[in-house]
Amino acid sequence: MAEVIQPGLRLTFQKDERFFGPGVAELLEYIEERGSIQAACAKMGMSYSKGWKIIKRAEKELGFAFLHTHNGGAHGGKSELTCEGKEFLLKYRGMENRLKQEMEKLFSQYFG
Amino acid sequence: MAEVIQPGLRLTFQKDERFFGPGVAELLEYIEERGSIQAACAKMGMSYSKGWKIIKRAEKELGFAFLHTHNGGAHGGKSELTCEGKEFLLKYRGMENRLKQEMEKLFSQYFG
DNA sequence: ATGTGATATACTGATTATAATATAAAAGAG
DNA sequence: CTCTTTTATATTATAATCAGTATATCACAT
Repeated sequence: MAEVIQPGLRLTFQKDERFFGPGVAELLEYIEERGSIQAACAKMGMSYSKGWKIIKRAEKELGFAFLHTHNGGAHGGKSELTCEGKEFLLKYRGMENRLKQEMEKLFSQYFG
Repeated sequence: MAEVIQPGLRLTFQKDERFFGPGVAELLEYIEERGSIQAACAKMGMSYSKGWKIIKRAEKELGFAFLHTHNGGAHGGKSELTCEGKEFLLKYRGMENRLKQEMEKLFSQYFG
């Protein structure tokens, strides 16, 4: 039980709708780690259909694919991040980290 | 129809649970402006019960009151921000603004 | 005294979001 | 070729949110 106030932030991207945030980012990282949408969703306690949908939405809005997917084959299929996907993810995390640092600084400045 | 990607952020505060964010902040500002929880909720298209609950939760977690409320009387009642409430709100908005500036800067730096 | 409109709080119903399920397709391994 | 496991997608069930409703209280104005 956190007994002290803690600041938190959610960085999102939107066009016509919000299509990217910490949830998709985490999911994509797990996909990179495990090579499968299925396994990544399981690890996050998220249903496959939900995971698939939020990735598709992000891809549609961004206009490029996050994943190379293959179905069938030895282990049923696999998914891996595209080059552009990796790059976008890295930039998101980079920006998010810098922003969180700033948040901590500002928090102690305003509320410390 | 926003044809270009736009970053957005939500700054929240939490202890055992999230108790403060842009929603409560906006609501409190409308209360200050209109002198009534009822009117403020209406302006936001939010039910009174919801508005009342999120304010109560924030007050409980923070340990001080946001509002001086009076019921009865000529116009049925009114609510106004406490001194501590105003101060907290100002600090939240101040911090949020600074963070948004930083977000814009980082966004053009990372994605510009 | 009574009417009025807002606070205060609990409860119920509707909406929304999400999980769960179902079905098809795919292709390498045995 | 069939089996396996995942992708792909739609549909259905369930859970979480939230609006709406109900009831009580309050104190000033008429």
